[in-house]
Formats: sequence, C-alpha cells, structure tokens
Amino acid sequence: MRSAEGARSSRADQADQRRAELLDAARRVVLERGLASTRVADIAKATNVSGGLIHYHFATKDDLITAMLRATSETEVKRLREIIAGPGTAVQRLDRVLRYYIPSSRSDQSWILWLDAWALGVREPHVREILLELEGGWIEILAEVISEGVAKGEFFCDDPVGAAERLDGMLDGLVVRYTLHSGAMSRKRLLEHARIAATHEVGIPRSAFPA
Amino acid sequence: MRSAEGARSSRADQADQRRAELLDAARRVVLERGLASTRVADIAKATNVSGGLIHYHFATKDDLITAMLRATSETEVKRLREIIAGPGTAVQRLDRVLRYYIPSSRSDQSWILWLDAWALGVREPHVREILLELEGGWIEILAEVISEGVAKGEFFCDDPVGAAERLDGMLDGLVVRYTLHSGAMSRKRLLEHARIAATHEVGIPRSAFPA
DNA sequence: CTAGACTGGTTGGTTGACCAGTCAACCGTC
DNA sequence: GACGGTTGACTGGTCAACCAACCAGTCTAG
Repeated sequence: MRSAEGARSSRADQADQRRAELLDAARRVVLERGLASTRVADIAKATNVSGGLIHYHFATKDDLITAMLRATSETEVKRLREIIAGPGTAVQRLDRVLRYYIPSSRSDQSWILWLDAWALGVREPHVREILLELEGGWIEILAEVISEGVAKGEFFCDDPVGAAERLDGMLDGLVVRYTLHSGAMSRKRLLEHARIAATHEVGIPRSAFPA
Repeated sequence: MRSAEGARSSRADQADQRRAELLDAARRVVLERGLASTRVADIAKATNVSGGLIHYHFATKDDLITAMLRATSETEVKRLREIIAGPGTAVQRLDRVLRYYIPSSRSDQSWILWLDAWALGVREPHVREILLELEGGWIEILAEVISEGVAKGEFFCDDPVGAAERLDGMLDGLVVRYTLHSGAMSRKRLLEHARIAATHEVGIPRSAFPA
C-alpha cells in the first residue's frame, strides 16, 4: 500500500534525487570556478561523493554540463512565466519582466553561467540549442506581454516580436556590461535604461513606470 | 649608411615582427578552435615555429592571450574611429557605425573572440580591463556621433551617452544572437533592428536611413 | 680586416602536473 | 542472492613550462 507509487524513496527516486543533486552542485561549482576550470572532481567534492559516481549517473562530463544547462534554462523560463502570470496592468507586468532580467544583487552571479555557455555554444550545437530555447523563451514572453498591452489599448506597437527582440538584445548586452564592469554600470542605471527603451518600444511616457 | 636607423632588419625589428606574427596567429587559432581548446602548440604550428619560441617571446600562455586581445581591441577601436572620420551627414555616420557592429558575412566570425573573452573576463581582471576599454570605445564613439548630430540639429536627444549605452548594449546582445543562432536572426533583420532603435533614440523617422 | 666573444633568437626533447574516464570490489536493500 | 548505487585507486593521455644546446648575426680588440 505504502510501497506502491506513493513510496517515499524508491530506487528510481533515489537516483533521480542524486541526479538533481549533482546537477545542482555542478551549477554551483561552474558559477564559482567557471566552466573552463571546472573539474569533474570539483563537482564530486562539492557533493561529498566519489568521482566515479558522477560517471555512473552521467556518461561524460559533457553530458553532465549539458544536462545542467538544460535544467537551469528550463527552470528559468518557468519562473519567468510565473512572474507574468500574476495580476496587474500591462505596464506592471512588463516592468516585472524587465526587472527579472537584472541580477538582484552583486552576489547574484547567475548570468556568469550564460556568458560561459555562449562561449561554449559557439562550438557545441547541443549547447547552442539550449541557448536558443532560453532566448526564445524570453523573447516570446516579452512579446506576449507587449501584445497583451496593445490589445488592452495600453501600449502602441505594430511589431511586438520585433520590439521584444530589441529589448531582449539590449538587456542581454547591458547585463553583460553590468556583470563584467559593475563600476561602469550600476543596477539602477541599468533598470532605467531598460525602462526608457521600453517606453520607446511600446509608445508610452516614462512616467507610466515607477520612478 | 644602410645599417643605421633605416636598417631593414635590426634585432629589435625582428623580435617585434615575430611578436606581431605570433599575436596574429594566436588570434586566428583562437577564432578557429576557441579559447578553451587552444594549445600553445597549436599557435606554434600555425606559425611554423617551435613551442619553446612562444615562451621565449611571451612568459606564459596567459601573457600571449592577453596581449592578443589587447592588440585586437586596439585596432578595432582605431578602425572604428576611421569609419566615423569620413564625410557625410550625422545619419550617414551613425549608420556606418551601426553597420560596423554587424559581421559583414557568415564567415566573419570576429565576434566569437569576444564571446570567449567575456567568459574569460569574468575570472581575469586584466581581460576585464581590456573589455572595458573596448566597450567604452564603442560607446564613446556612438555618443560622439549622436552629440554631433544634436549640435547640427539633425538629431534630438537629451542624453547622448545614455542613448549610446542602450544602442551599444542592444547591438552586443543581438550580435550574440546572430552569431549563435544565425537561423533565428538574419543579418538584414539585425540591421533593421539597429536602425529602428536608433530612430527611437535620436528622434528621427525611419525614412532618414537607407531602406 | 678579422678572430673570437657575446647576444638574441630558435629548436626539440623533457618534466611534472593534471584530469576524464575505467574498473574491480563493496554495501545495502528488496 | 541479485541488483542499484557507491567507492577510490588507477590509467592513458594531454599540456604548459622548462632547459640544454645550437645557430646567426654583431661587436670589439688587436
């Protein structure tokens, strides 16, 4: 009765949990050390696990990294969807998306992962595919929010997808700048840039956004 | 008479030339193989030179890579300055800058170098510094062109530096997309995005740019 | 003008560190 | 007792950096 599908820790569950744990450790280690200098042994150590176990769950280091990127990308898009699912006007929703691009603090270094992934993606088609999905997700969501605003008469824009591509591109570029040279681009300034560009794209005044 | 300062191949000249040759080969090899998998031996082979010689001219691999990035960055900014030095209206000059961001063909992969450098820059302050100068150069030049246009009454923009930062950021982001997923972003569309964003930033109609 | 010392450039082989992936043996649970 | 999960030692290979030797010009003293 208990051991059927409601079982607390079947074999499969245990393996899945370990896999997830390894993926998580991999993400942490890569963020800390960078993709280039991340060894399988580092990830093993971060999980208090033997090196061999990694290769039991993931055939190659490449598999592990790829799976980690895919998992991270998927939860990222999922969270973003939750963000826009909430209530509010189109401007409020758009502002939430813009803010979600920007690292919330100096210690939030999640973008580093994507800088590494871009470089890797140049050579690795699998990685490129993951990145395409992630970027596509951002753009799609931005475009949705904009279209919605247009439908409600809040926004004015005859090419929501184009506008979304431009906004997404600008945010990517500016976040790189913010991540690499925090001195040359404050978080505040970055957000202001995002909001100004958004006003240009959806035809509303700056005052429509919070100060 | 011949051997004085007009000498064809003094010691110093020879060394400088070899250094330049090595830097050039390094750039080619890194573009082709990626930073992560570029070996000193690869660069040696590409120059038909022994591995030891590399370490004679550059103490460490890191030195070589850093010097190569710095040299590339500097010639990049120099070329960009030449681009805007030419004649024409402010719109024409701005358009030339926008076009200069964008790889001129599928085979022009020079941006790959900067994707690698961004990832490296996260960990290496020297690299970060080079990138800051490069990006700063782009922004400065964009801001100059915009300010000039404003002074001449061609453009309308009360914050040329802010506009330059936004345009530079957008172009960086979109070029990444173009470089990684050429299928999802054609060169034509990329240029169109650049021009549209520019019209927003400098307050001119789309028709001011070439079709 | 020239022989020999000196210097900078170059070679190729070597070394020591590092690391992904393998393997045989071990443990706990059903 | 069989199987999924786990260990840690081991292997084969790779690579940056070092080094001893060599060579081609250049300088200097006689």
